[in-house]
Amino acid sequence: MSIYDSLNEQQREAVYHTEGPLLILAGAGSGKTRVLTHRIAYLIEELGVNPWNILAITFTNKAAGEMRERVDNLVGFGSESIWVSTFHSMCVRILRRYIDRLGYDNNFTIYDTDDQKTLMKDVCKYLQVDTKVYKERSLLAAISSAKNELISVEEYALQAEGDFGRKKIAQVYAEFEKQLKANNALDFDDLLVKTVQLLQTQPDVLEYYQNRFRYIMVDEYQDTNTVQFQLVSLLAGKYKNLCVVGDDDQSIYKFRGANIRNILNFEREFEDARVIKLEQNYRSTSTILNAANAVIRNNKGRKDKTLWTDNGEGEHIQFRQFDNAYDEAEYIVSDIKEQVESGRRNYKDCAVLYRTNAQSRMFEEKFVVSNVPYKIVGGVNFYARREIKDLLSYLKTIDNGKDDLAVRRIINVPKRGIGLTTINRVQDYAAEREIGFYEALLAVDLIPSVRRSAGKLESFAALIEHFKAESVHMSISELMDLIIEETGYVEELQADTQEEAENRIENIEELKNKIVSFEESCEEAGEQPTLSGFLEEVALVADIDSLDENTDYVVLMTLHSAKGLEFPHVYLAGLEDGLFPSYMSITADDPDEVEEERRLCYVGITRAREDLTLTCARRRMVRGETQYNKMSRFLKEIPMEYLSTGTVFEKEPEESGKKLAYQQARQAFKAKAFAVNTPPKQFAVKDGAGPGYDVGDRVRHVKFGEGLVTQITEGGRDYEVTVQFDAAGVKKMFAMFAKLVKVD
DNA sequence: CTTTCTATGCTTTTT
DNA sequence: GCATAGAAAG
Repeated sequence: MSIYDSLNEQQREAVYHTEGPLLILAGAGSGKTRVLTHRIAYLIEELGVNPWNILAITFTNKAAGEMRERVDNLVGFGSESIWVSTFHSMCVRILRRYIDRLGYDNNFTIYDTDDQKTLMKDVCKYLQVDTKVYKERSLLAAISSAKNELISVEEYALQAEGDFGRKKIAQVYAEFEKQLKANNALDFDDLLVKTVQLLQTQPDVLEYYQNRFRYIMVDEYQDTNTVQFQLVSLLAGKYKNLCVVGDDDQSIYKFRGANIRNILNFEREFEDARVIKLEQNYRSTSTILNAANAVIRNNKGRKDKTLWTDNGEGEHIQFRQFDNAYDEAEYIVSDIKEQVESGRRNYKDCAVLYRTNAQSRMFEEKFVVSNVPYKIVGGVNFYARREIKDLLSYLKTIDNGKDDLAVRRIINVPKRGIGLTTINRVQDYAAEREIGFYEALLAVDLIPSVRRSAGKLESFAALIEHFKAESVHMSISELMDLIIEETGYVEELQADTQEEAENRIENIEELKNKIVSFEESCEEAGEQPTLSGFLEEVALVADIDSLDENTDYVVLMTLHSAKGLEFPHVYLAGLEDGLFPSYMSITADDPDEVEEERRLCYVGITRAREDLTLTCARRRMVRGETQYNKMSRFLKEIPMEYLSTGTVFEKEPEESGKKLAYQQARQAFKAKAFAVNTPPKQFAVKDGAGPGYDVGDRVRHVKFGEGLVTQITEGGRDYEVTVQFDAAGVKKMFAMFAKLVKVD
């Protein structure tokens, strides 16, 4: 029996079709990751392809790590030389090697959204753009979408001819690019754009990567934008062994430039493309799946397909309407608590999903008072916090003195008595001579206008030079300690009595931990940990990457973050018109906006394996004022037969009124009070068909040695086994190919 | 040059 | 309702 026997017919077809372009239309929960990992295994084991020649692109670092691990479990060895990464980190890797060909230094800095905004402010000031009329945000948005569509500064200017507003944007775009380059910095979009530019202009580089990546796979293809498409086309241009996996129904990143045409027109772009549909869902109960299908059916522009499953009907979908968001959160938290206390679920089996990050706050409060462990994904990025950015700016300055933004950020942090006027004078001097800010600082005695603060500036420059000299023979963590020590950064915080300062110090400790673990993981991989390497990793992590399946906590996140994940019990909160679908999408002229929200709803529903709870509130505080919302139109698209409601479900939406709200509150309250508890459901693994060992048994694995089986879950046609290995730690693997042997 | 007060805008979603 | 940015005062 081979490992491929566990796949269904379509999955197997996708695995065996290795030559030429292939589009896999994979519905939610149809086992696309399994297909991809098996396909890689097949290439290596059966076709003898060198792992080095395989490139797999995923959406997040977490997905990349999981894919590598799963391939590792299948193949056993060689998987470390497969390139599994996100678009962005792949581009950084290529650019670190070759970007000097485009006139940048190879140790360029990556600018995050905050840095972009700061730079944009400078640009607007310099060009005397009225930021009341042209907001930084919208300028950046315009530039970002131009970059995503591969429109250069010159092209943009040409297209803007005759339009005053667009000409202004073109001007800003040009200056913004100029300053980025002067700072030797790239923003997120540039990472992709510059890589495409590099491949287009350097035939030898293109050929090198084309030969290297003979087999390319792209996950979440529905969310690729024009640059990403171009990049993939270039790389696959020679061998055309391109396999893309996607689901047009799960395309939820249009706002980021995702081009749904990339999937709808794949067959046109790549001649002789094979198209395979995966329509069997292995994840959810038929009730959940039917509800999801009923919702998504309302969208017009989609490839026709209907997911089916031979999983059982399962439980009804729970629906509850509450008077306000407070009650909603309380219900969800107490429901989770009840489930866990009854032994039916672990905390980590439950996820709370919502449309906007702002909704997390209420849940957080409730989780804290109820003493339920939780983790919020998203919101303010750890690396975007002030203290972290400050310290990283020191590292950036030491690493790449050309990054003016970083230098200016820290020149007076902690306070050194260097004020804005001084900084501006240095800036003007530097701009005049077209040199960097830091460069100007090194020769401060040549700047006549700042003679009075020259001493302070000089000692700052000397401090940085000192760090630079020390950094040569120091590890990153030692350097960080030195910076904290000599600048007195933490000392200053300690003097602050406010509670906030304590948090800041904790965050700094956390940063130090992250540096140490970066150094450790580099050494494990046999690489020298570099400062640039650390800064780059930090710039490209998403919060979702820190999600850990082994810790028992409830996960809270936005629907966007939840893509690609699954949970036994999903709570979908805030199902109200105006919140989800968002107010913006309802009022937009383009009906496709609501369709995108509907896809988001589809993604949310299909995250659930066994239980789904939908909730909404009549009244909600938004931006300091109370809003009265109708329940979401998406709710009404779910047939009643799948729902179990605690309240009277109103078919006809009525005008909001205080009296009605009050009545509904009463109903909601009654529903809560008299809600019947459904008996715990057994999710049984069929008797006699087990993998030959049980939880608690000791087993042996070819590569990982002996270990203890801690969990067995039924997934699709196979069993997913979790083993605590004596030497290799905890691993999850499929029984079919892990070939575990019971040890007596 | 630093601190404190006031006004403004924001909430869609993220690598 | 909060965070941030800019103005005013010290």
